[in-house]
Amino acid sequence: MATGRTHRPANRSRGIPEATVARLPLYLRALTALSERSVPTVSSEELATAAGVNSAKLRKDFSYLGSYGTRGVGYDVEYLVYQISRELGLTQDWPVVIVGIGNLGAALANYGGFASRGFRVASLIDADPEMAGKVVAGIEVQHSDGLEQVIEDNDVSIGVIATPAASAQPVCDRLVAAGITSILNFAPTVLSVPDGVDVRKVDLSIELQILAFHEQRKAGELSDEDAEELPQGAGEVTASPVAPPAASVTKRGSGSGKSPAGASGGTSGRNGEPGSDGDVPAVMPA
Amino acid sequence: MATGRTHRPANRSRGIPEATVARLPLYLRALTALSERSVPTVSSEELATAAGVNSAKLRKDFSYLGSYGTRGVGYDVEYLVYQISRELGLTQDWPVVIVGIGNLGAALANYGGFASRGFRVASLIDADPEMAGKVVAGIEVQHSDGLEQVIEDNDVSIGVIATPAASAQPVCDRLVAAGITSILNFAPTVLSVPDGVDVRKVDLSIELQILAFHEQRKAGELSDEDAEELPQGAGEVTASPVAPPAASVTKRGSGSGKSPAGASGGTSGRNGEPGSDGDVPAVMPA
DNA sequence: CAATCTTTGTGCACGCGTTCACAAAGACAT
DNA sequence: ATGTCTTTGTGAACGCGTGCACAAAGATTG
Repeated sequence: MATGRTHRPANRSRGIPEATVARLPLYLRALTALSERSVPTVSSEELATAAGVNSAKLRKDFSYLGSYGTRGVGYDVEYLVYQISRELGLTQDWPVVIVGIGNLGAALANYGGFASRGFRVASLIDADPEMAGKVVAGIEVQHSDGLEQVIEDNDVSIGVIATPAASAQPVCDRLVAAGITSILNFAPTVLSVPDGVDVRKVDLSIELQILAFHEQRKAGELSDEDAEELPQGAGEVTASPVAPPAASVTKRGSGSGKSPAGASGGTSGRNGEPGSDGDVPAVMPA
Repeated sequence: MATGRTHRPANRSRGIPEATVARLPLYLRALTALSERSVPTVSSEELATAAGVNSAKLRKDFSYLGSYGTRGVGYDVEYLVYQISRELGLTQDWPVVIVGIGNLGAALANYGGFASRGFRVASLIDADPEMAGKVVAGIEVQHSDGLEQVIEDNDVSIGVIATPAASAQPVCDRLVAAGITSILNFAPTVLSVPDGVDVRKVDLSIELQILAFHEQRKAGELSDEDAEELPQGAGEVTASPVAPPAASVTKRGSGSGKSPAGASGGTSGRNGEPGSDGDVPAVMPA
């Protein structure tokens, strides 16, 4: 799943909990599928299964929207599709700009799930003059210079950042200055934005790292409960069973277990640019 | 089944909360950046700012890993980088396979953040025979036929699904059968997997929809608190202020407000395949 | 019209995650 | 060695989200 949601100190907009909002698109997708199969009604149980959630949770979620079900029968699919769409604001047209047309930007531009949900790609923007004029997903890529103009002309309020990490904040600043109030950030950086601007972050690398954590745990459990485990450090929560933090120790990593792949004390030295950290999509392949 | 702590389908591995795990990559990134700038130590306050979180939260998170800080000074950057890397399992090599080399798959293959975190792309798989042999990100794309072999040969335990929605579940099944135990799913589908297999989902469209929700709310708040709003339904939580669910009504959506952009009762009719719903990356552009 | 059956909507309790606030720990100065 | 100052580590309180379990509501049948 994706991370994100920056500002919004007190969510609870006007009743609908944030967690519920995050699930509405899930329900909507399941409902749309049912709609296409011309299924007239669904029970909370069926729909919950289709959406991969608990039926009680689903009912409670819907209860925040209002009572749109019929007891003894279930929910009217078409009606519910409309209600959720409206609640999410998908019954109106949302022009979006995508900045950074690398591999990822191109993937996003081609993503069918956008158009079918009311999102319209108003413009593709790239800083590389070489990219300008090229057609991606049927849309001509524009140079960054025209960013502000495009946003104004199309009344764009949602921006997608798919640039390298280094460019993300500057791009973000320009977007905000131009009037963008919602940003979907794919660059591996923490964006700082003024109040009133929503930022959601999707980080490809983070998800993998979380998987790796669980994977490692699974591997450790299956083999031996806690055999000769190198100092794992996860045993007790109170004291530190590993090694006392003897301050200024530097090259600690290389002495332990396997070969540090490149994440421990050595990510530097690979990338030329300092601070580039986890890089990014980069440019187009061809 | 009730054998102490063996199975642990839920989170709570052995102390580290799931929420904390999800933030560790964030800290790691910030720390890596500091490391590259040769900063020796950081306070929880500084690091928290860099990672975009609360300092108290950060300290508590670290406390689950052990006491790696020095009071009055802060945390040793290099040491902490190593500890977090080890905790996440990034000190070892994680071969991954990416299935579905469309725009998104290509973007993932090129994503620098993987390699620099110990993830190694063992193979790129695509079902399209046309793709086989093409080189993406320096790796030759293989046809799906070789999927099982690749997984076995490289001892792959993590798979990334970037296929169209329709193919996701079949691919998932094959991955699981071949021994994959962690899956990162980019296809807009709910995958069903046996116990013991972790699935994380990244949904590009859902994030945008969540943004749209907040964007809509902002727009509604700024203009008029609750002026002539079409039946919004979000006002009261108890009763349904919209329209009573008069059971078997079908084409309810089209009669109400503005022109449904395409999400309500009209997503069908566009895609040829039934049930395709929010489509997917599709194939390579060039 | 009454009885039965299905499914919703929700009150309630529980657990996780977040945040506050402070004592303990150590660095540093004198 | 003692005192001061900084920053960690964590106990405790609070709030949100989840899931249970059940009463209410309506369909349906006889």
